[in-house]
Amino acid sequence: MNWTDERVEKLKKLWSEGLSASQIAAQLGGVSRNAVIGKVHRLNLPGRAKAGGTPSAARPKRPAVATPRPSNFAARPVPARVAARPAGAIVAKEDIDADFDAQIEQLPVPANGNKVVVPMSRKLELTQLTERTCKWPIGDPLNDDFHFCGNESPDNSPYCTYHQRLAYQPSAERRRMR
DNA sequence: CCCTGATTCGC
DNA sequence: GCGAATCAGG
Repeated sequence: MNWTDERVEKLKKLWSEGLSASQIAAQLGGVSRNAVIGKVHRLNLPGRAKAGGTPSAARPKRPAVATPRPSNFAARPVPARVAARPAGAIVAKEDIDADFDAQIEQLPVPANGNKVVVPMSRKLELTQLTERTCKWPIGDPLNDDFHFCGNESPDNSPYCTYHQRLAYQPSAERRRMR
């Protein structure tokens, strides 16, 4: 890949926004994080305050610790086709609701009611996802508390073992539910 | 082991 | 100039 003016500009922008080299490399495409870092140095762009890990300056504030609205539905992922629906658009209920309700019913409801059984999500940003992190979305993408499950997923699976079951429902199992 | 940026050095 | 390999750190 070539460092066109356009790409360099994007690099500068993203770097100044605090994105990591690997993230920038991913967005530019066709380059490694090393390439990005090397370019940054050659451009004499200001490096990160302190090397290693996450620059503390890049994480301005910690959201409130208390979870505002704990519920089983808080963790319900929104399928892309639903999320992409224009506000107010009419959606064919037969198309999506059936599957959804099935999923929701399948969620184990804990005796104490309030906590989702999916133990913990490592509140990962889109930025932190790797080949081995669960990419199950949690929350409303339009909300700033949106994040990903991030738990370890087997081998090359995009989801952890728990979310795998929601993502890939065996056809036999689906038939059983109809 | 996952990640981060920094540096080196052959190309 | 480029970036893989390496280093150093969380």
